[in-house]
Amino acid sequence: MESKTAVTALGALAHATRLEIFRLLVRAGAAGLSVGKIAEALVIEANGRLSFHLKELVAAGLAVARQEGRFIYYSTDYTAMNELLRYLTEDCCGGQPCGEAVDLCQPEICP
Amino acid sequence: MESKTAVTALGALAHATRLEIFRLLVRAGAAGLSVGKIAEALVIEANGRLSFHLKELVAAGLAVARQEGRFIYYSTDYTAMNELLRYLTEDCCGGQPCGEAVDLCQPEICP
DNA sequence: TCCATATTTCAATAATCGTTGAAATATTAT
DNA sequence: ATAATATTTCAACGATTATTGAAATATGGA
Repeated sequence: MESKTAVTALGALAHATRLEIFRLLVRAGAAGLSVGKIAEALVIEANGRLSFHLKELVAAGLAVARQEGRFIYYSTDYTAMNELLRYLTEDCCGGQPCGEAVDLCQPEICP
Repeated sequence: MESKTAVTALGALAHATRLEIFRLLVRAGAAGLSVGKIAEALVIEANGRLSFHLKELVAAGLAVARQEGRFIYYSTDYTAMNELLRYLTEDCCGGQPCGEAVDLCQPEICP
């Protein structure tokens, strides 16, 4: 992962609303949630601002959007998430055995 | 961890220089590095800006500073780092078994 | 004490980011 | 086609964050 990519992703997460959206999507799993459901869960309005925040998460590579009927479902890009976490912790303590940067979330093995 | 704390930490990391400082400190382990060594490793100047960035990392709780003689050593707060990573991945996939938010770095068990 | 090294503080300016509200687009049902 | 629901786009303004350079502080050695 490039530094610039990580900075963009971290910048996207460094915002109260976007961070909670991200965490909500992480919890939601691979199926994701529609914009309306996201707004409902976070008790905010499904307006232009939410739309903008979701776009930021997608632009940062942390989420993906897919259209289904008249709904748009957003979901976490778990690969990107794990890459970011690995980038942050890479070669921890000079590579000494003190914990490993495992994949924190592997939705492919979810039931 | 509170949302606000996480936003502050992520904001501190969402900057190219600070992110590389953080990663350098993660690699350096609990002993940390002096400001001069950090500047040397990243090929930047040990000036007011570096000082500012280091202060930001400390203010965000991601690093700690300790004075030793005329040097100031900065090191990662691994507990804060792990808390942040856990906050980001909490209850992944609705809590289904798909990877666990283990401590990524445990400097207390480093040689 | 005086000097060199190490690091920080401060103020001004430039750049980026966030919010608001209204209008626009897209999809589905009647 | 019309209406209803779902979501996005845009522009203007205000707020926050970054950079620069110079001066200030602190520590240890000669």
